[in-house]
Amino acid sequence: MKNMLRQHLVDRLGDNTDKIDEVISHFKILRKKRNEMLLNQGEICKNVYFVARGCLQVFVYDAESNETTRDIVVENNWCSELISFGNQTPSNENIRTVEISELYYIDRQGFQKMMENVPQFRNVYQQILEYSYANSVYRINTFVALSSLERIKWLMDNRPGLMSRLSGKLIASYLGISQETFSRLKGKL
Amino acid sequence: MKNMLRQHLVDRLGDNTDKIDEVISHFKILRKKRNEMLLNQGEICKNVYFVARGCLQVFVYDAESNETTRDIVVENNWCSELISFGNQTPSNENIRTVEISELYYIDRQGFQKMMENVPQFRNVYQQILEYSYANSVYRINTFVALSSLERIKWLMDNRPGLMSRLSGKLIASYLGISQETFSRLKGKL
DNA sequence: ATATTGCCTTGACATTTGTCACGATTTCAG
DNA sequence: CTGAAATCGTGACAAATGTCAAGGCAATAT
Repeated sequence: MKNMLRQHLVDRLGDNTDKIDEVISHFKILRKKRNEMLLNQGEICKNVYFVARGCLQVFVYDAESNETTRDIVVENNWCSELISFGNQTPSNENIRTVEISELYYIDRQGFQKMMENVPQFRNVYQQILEYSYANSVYRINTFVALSSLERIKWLMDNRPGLMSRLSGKLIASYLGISQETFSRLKGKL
Repeated sequence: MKNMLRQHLVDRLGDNTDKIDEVISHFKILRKKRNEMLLNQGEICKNVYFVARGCLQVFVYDAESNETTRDIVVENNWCSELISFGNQTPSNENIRTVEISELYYIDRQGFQKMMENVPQFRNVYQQILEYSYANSVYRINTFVALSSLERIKWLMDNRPGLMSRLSGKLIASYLGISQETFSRLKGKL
């Protein structure tokens, strides 16, 4: 399955076998079951993860310790708490698996070495950042502008497959509504 | 007032007069009154703006053409629609002044030249991106996790001065609530 | 200076959403 | 395979928020 990562990098760094091998050599594999924590808030985020298989949830707790989900990351995507990772400050967010997952991760030391030694890797980081940012902007505009029902439609259009793949509870926490409201509104489509 | 920009760059690029002068030479000044558009959705975003004085609003229209504000940018900060600017794709967002403003802007050609010629300028871009991203993440978590009243408190804590400086209408559209609810909840503090 | 425009607040009411409760079904672990 | 736990849909009611309307005040332009 490390081919997933290789292909992902080839698509972005170009087909330069030496460089690709050097980059890949810094990644280690991690296999996880469902509901295993990768990061707890307050900890410093040590790794950047590439999801080869499975699904991760990035979330925070509100005052009543309900979970609210900022991001859902599926295979062939990157996941980290970049702010904590970049500044080595405590994370405000939690990350955990919601499915059996196969991950490849790079730690900060390896990451920095790559940033210095492989100019194209800087571009990969910049792309991760730009992609994450674009995602966030979409999500904010979705939240501020749309009603609950419209958000559900938005999810179906923009992240097809997610609704049938994940629990209603998780989807609802991603949309910022209660499970019950989600269940009811779904029926109206 | 170009000193604002110079100081901002010195703080980030280091005190290298030659480089700073080269970078600054690519910026032009722009003075705007209140309520002037800098970018309309559908257009390609041509510039990155540095706000030396005044205040900008980044917003979208919902289905009923109400404005919903994704970001409010005050002096000593950068503003652009980075996704449109970076990919030269049509913008989903609008930008306009909400106060008399003094801006310095760099166009895409100048920006790219700086990215190639001045390595530290890449770092500035990366910092803008990281900062914008961190901002967005905060905002999403605020939105998903907090009630309207809590969002108002969040705004007072995290962006002090904004509430007294701007109209309730604008603040409400930034918080994703109606003017009336904003007015009522404010009273309960 | 004055007219105009926009802004803020408040009331009344409609709508949306949340909360609690319950039973039916599905999923999961031992 | 089987019991325990989680999930899902639904009803009843409470709470939060939006919408419409109106009046007073402040800012702005001519």
